[in-house]
Amino acid sequence: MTKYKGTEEEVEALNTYIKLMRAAKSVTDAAHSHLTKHRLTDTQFGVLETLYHLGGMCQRELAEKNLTSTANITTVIDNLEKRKLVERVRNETDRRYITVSLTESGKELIAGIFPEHVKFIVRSFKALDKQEKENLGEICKKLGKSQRG
Amino acid sequence: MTKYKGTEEEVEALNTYIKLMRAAKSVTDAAHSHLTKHRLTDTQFGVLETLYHLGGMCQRELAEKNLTSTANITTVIDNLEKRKLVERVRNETDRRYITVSLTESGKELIAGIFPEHVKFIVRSFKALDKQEKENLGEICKKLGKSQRG
DNA sequence: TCCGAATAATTTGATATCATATAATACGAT
DNA sequence: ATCGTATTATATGATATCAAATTATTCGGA
Repeated sequence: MTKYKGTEEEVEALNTYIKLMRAAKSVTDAAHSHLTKHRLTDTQFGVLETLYHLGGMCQRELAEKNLTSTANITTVIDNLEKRKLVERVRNETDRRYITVSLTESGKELIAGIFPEHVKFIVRSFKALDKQEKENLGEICKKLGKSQRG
Repeated sequence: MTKYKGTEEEVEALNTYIKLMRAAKSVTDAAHSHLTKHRLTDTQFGVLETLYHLGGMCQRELAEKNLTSTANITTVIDNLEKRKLVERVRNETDRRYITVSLTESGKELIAGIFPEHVKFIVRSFKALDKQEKENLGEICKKLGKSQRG
């Protein structure tokens, strides 16, 4: 019931935190909306995009690039595989690895969706001028890096 | 397999987007880690915090303040109620509403955790100076607002 | 007064996500 | 050569989250 009374630094950090979270969420939601039409979740889209731009790779690598766990990637790939958008090939040299890659229809799907996705992102950032985007990017990069230090 | 070739504006937007997402995620993860100790998820914590600082309110309002749906709030409250951290009281004037509020033990829990949470947030933003935090906040606010226009 | 629109909460079914545990495989040091 | 450790993927159980439909209730206009 009582408003939080903190030091100046605490209040600054909390306020910045809240704004960062809300901005990230509203941009995600906007970008997300058009994926629904193709029955794709954000992570499914992320995986397809990664495979599209970087080619086939193992699940651990997909997990890293998409900021999620290998456990999660397993189910995401399961679902994409059911729809025949990706395929798994066991690596014969080191059988621990599975190379995941796009099928033809997966390639077609992502090739069709990606430009649309870009348009949504561009539109999301329309309110910011070049300088603001640059600032935002710089500060976010610094912030992100500092978490692992 | 081919790197995306876009206009300057597209590349700027995509790069900023990626950095924003990564920063948001790494800050969330850091803040999240200490909640696990108390068996609280981010949204559960958010709900407790909202109730702690603003007092009891209905589920729709909780959903709005925590950027989620009423369907989701239902299950979150279900789980908090099982642990007797919150309680539901049907509004007798308008029986569509339920007022959710903290129990004594819920109050104790959040009172104990919140200062710790603040410390984590402050630490997360340590790498940024006052000016950078201000900039980040401003730009995020502008960005967030622009999504609903 | 009554009927239809609006609102609050819930349910359902699907997927995501995490933590934890486990299985299979590879590899390095002794 | 083998034993222990590291690595990759999977399984499991719990919760989050959404979309869409449903229920209960209120309220305003005909």
